[in-house]
Amino acid sequence: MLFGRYEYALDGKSRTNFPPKLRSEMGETFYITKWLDGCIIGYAEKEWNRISEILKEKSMVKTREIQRMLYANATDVTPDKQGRILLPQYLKNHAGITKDVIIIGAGNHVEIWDKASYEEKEKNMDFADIEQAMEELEF
Amino acid sequence: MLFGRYEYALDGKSRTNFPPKLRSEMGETFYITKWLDGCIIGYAEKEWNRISEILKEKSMVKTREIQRMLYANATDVTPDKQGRILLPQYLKNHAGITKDVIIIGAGNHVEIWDKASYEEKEKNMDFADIEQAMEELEF
DNA sequence: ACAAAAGTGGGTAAGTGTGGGTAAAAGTGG
DNA sequence: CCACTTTTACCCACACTTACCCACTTTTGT
Repeated sequence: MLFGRYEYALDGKSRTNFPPKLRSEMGETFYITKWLDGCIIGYAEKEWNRISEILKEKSMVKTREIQRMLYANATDVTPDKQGRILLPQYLKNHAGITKDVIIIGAGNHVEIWDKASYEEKEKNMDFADIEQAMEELEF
Repeated sequence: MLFGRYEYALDGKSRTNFPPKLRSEMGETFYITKWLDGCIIGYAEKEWNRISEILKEKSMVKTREIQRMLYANATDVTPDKQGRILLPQYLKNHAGITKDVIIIGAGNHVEIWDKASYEEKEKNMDFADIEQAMEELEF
């Protein structure tokens, strides 16, 4: 189970650290791609394959847009010996990342955020909405 | 699985690079042809044959238009030693390619776009639609 | 307080992207 | 069918980016 919140800064070569506590569960190489809410999502290989299987079974026409978003923006990353990863430019643009980064574990995936965007999101988080969603799920 | 997004520029001889990460999966020679949404689609030989088989089984009347679009505009391409391919003029016209090119991997195929067209498409991509589609797929 | 782990900086070699020369192939007109 | 022009294929070159490795400082855990 992936969890926790970690803060890093891009270094001069535009690399960002990846949380040691999440590395073993993410495996040596994992996949990152665009996600909703202006963040980057990361899946371990196994989880990525599971999603691919789901999409493969569905109609091409229906999933075309989803596939394009997920696959077209995906890249595989392998942390270096110090555990850093390099984010491609288009993903940094998508997430608005310039320097400070927040990486969170969120169950079956990780999310990579620009620090300011995340804090903004956090500030606007509506507990009432969450409560309602939980109620609907009979949580 | 083909994935990733890659940006190149046509050089003076109108060649474009083809992403190293996609080359092995596409094979030495692959097929490109016209596709919907104003882009060029590329299939590895195996996938191309699979699609041909599917079309062969279907009624000629129904698939006539599809076949015409796919086959008439198809060409086989072989990256040179540096991994570049040459796009025929009619496909460049179809996709509106003049200089900057974006190549994406999208599961079972690749797509070749004019950079500006792609970014326009990307900008108009409605995340709400995607979210809904994903929900329907119980994603 | 000490040792281990984590975070950051940076050098070097390999890989990637682009330009261009020359030879082969294809297209065109007589 | 041949000569000429244009296009394409193949090779060499080089700048730039990325991957890999080593080093040092800071933080964490005991």
